[in-house]
Amino acid sequence: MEMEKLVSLCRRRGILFQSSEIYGGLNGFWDYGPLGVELKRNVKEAWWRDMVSAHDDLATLPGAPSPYEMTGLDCTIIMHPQVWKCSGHFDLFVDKMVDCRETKKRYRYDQVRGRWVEAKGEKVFVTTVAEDEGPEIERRALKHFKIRSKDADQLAWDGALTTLDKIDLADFGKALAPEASELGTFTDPRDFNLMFPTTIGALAGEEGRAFLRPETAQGIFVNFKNVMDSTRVRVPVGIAQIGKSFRNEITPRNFTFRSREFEQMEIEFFCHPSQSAAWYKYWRDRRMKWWQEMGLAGDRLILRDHHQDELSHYSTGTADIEYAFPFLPEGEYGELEGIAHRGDFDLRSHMEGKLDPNSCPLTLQLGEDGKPVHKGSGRDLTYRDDITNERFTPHVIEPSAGADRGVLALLCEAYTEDTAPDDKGEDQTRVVMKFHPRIAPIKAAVFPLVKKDGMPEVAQDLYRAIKKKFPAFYDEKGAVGRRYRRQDEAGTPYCITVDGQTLKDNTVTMRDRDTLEQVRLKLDDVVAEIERRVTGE
RNA sequence: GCGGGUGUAGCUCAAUGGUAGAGCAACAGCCUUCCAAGCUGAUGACGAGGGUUCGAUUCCCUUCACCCGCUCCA
Repeated sequence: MEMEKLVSLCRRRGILFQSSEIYGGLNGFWDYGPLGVELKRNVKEAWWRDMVSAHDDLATLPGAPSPYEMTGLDCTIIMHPQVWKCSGHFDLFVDKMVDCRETKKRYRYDQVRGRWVEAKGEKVFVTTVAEDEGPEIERRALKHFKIRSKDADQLAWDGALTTLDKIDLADFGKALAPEASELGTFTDPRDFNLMFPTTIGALAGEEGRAFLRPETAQGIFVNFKNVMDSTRVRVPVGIAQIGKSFRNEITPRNFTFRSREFEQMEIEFFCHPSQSAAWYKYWRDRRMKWWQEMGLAGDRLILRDHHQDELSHYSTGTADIEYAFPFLPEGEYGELEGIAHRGDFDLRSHMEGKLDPNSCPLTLQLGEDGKPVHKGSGRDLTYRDDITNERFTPHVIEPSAGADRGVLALLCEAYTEDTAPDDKGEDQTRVVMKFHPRIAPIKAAVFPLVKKDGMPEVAQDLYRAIKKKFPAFYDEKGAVGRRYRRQDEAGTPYCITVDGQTLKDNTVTMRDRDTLEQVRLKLDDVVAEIERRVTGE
C-alpha cells in the first residue's frame, strides 16, 4: 500500500488534515478531522480503560509477579524549568551537539577539546573530553600514528589546544573523536532545540523562560509523592497519563509519524528494586498483547528488545513495540511504544539533582566548581512499605506509547483494497478500512432500502436508538450499494438496512463490512447485537 | 540539514502569456426494493508572496507544503 493513498483517504474522509492548511500548512503538525477524532478517542479510551479504570487490582494477572494498583494523573504541559534541568532534557537543549558515529556518544560542541598534530605525513585533530587533556591527547596521538612513547618527538604539534567549535567543518574528516579509533566520525554540529521554549508572564527574558514538556513522564515523577500521600495506593503501582507533548523535531516526516506536537499514553510503574526485572518482562508482554488486541495482530507488529549496547547503562532492559509502516523500507520498523526499565534514575534525579547518565553507579553530575550542575528538589521521594517497614527508592518501568503513532499504525493496518462485482457484474476496486469494531469511528450505519413506504421512519427510530450508545450514521440518499461503499471507506463495521420485509416482520438485515454477508435479525435485538460485537463481550 | 521531484475543484487529470475544461465524488430534485445505476440542476480550483510584462496559472526569484533519496531521530 502506498502511503499516498492513505493520506489521500484520510483527507477525503475527514480523518486527518494538515494543520493550518489554508495558510499553506505547518510542517510537523496535524489536525484530526471528524472521523479521526473519534478514532483517536477510541484508542485513548481503550488504553485508559484497559490499563487504568478497568484494571483488576485484586487479582494476580497472567505474567505479573503480584497484584498491583493503577491510577492516573493529568499534569500541566508547562512545568517548573528545574524539572527539565534535573531530568536531563535541558542540557541537551541549550547547546549545539556533535555525535560520534563510532562510539555513539554525544558531546557538547564547545566542550570537545583537541589539538592539531602531524606525523608520518598525516595531519590529524586529536580530541578528548578528559580532565588531563594534554597527556591524554598525546597518548591518543601516539596510538593513532603507532609511535612509541620514547619517539614522541616525531609528533609535530600545530597550534595551541582549542575546542572543536573553533576548527573548520571541512576538517571534521581529520578529527579523531574521543575514544574513537577512526578519523572523521563526528557528525556536523546540530542544534538540539528539541524543547519548545515559551515565556511565563508578560515579561520576556530569562526570568520567565519555560518549556513545553517534551514528554509526559516527568509530571508523574514529580507528583509521585503527592499521589502516594493523597491516596491509599501502595507500591507496586502504576500511574498513567495521557497528554500532549512537544518536540521540535529537526525533520518531521512520514505523515503523523514524527510530529512536533503529539500525544503520549504513558505509565510509570513503581516497584521494589528486587522485582523490577519481573515487572519489566510483564509490561513488555502485556503492552505487546494490547496492541495486538487493538487490531495490529499481523506480523507487521514486532517486539524488539534493545541490544545491551543500545541501553542507557542504568537500564537493565528496554524493548520497543514496532510496526512495519508502509513508508519505511522493507524489513524496517517504526516505534509505537517503548517499554523501558529506568531503575531509580528519575526519582533520584528529582531528589538529588541531575545525575550523570554516564556514571555507574549513578552519581550527581558535578560542574567545574565541584557543585551539582542542577540541584534537585531535596524532597524525599523514597517509599516506605507499611508491611515490611522497608524504605527504598522504587524502580520504574515505563511503558510509553504514542497515541498518534498508534492511530497511524491502525490506519495503515486497516487500509484494504479488494474487488467486488458491481451490479453489471464487473469487478470494481473497493477501498475498505478494516478497523477493529472497538476502535471504528462509526459503529453502525442505518439505511432505509428506499426512501418510501415508511422505511425511513423505521430506520430513523433505529438510528436514534443506536446513537444513544454508539456513534452511528443515517443515510437514505441514492442507491443502497453506494451507501455501503461509503461506509466501507469510513470503516463502519455494520450497516443495518430496513427493507420491505421489515414492515411485515420487524426484522432488518445487518451487513458485515469485511465479509459483505448479511444476517437478518429482529429490530429489537439490533442495539444489543452491535454492543455485543463492539465490546467483544 | 543536503540533493532531486511535485503543487490547477474534495479526488484524478487537461489546456493556456489575454484569468481555466472534463470525469468521478459531494449537494438539491426526480427515479430507484441490497453492494459506487440513470436523468436534471446548482456549487466548486491555478499553494503563498514578489518581479518581468499592457496583461502571469503559464516566464523568473523567494517562500510554504508534500513526495523520494541521504543525514538524523535526545
